Amino acid sequence: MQDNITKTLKAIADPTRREIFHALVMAASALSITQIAGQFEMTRQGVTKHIKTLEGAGLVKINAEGRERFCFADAKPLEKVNQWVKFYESFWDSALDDLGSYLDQKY
Amino acid sequence: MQDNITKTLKAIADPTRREIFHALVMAASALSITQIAGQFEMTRQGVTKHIKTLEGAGLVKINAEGRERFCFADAKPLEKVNQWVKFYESFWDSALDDLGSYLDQKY
DNA sequence: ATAAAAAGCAACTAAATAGTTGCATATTAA
DNA sequence: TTAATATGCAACTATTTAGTTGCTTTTTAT
Repeated sequence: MQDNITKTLKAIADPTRREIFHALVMAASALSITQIAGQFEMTRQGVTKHIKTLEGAGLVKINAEGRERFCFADAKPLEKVNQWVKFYESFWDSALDDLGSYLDQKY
Repeated sequence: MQDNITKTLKAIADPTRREIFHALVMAASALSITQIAGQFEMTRQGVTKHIKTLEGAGLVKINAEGRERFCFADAKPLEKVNQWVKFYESFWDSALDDLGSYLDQKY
């Protein structure tokens, strides 16, 4: 696909993938594909695709054990997202103020 | 589209839109569509589409003035993204440790 | 009054994405 | 050893997305 943060953002931009990720973070132990898929209404293959996307973004690690593949969440890639967002933190409440003062000054 | 945070994440998942947003945040004043488009290699209409997506996510506000439309960045929707990411902050360095201890215990 | 500039709208293409179905393979259990 | 379970792979469809071209409308400048 593309650079890391883009991959990460695309991965978490999908609600189903955020749910899968959340389930894995919260799980007491690693979950197999089938266990994860059981929590969703879509087919196992559909879930597998989402897991692959998450894995591609580094948000999920997989450990094969016999015929099963156990999935872990790895939140580390979110650190980059956090950094990206943090950069704009100081602008969170200023934009509309800017518009306000801009309009004040103009009219 | 969908719920707010999904819209926001989808908006910032595109590198071009992140660039546009960044340019607007950094700009000393509001920028017209043409001014923004001038900074990119794609057509003005292409840029317009991205701006509309950003606007739909609330990340850009537009103020019409004569034949021009001046664009502002509004970082506020990023607050929700920040909250979402922050929730997983405590897991940032634990995932691979978990895998490690899991493997230790297993083999 | 005419021309240039800023922008919108609509139709189109190409590529990516979400999801499906069907089948094959490997592992485990009876 | 036969059957069930867990998964992967491939092909396919439908939708969304990124981007284009061409044309129209509105506003400003000459």
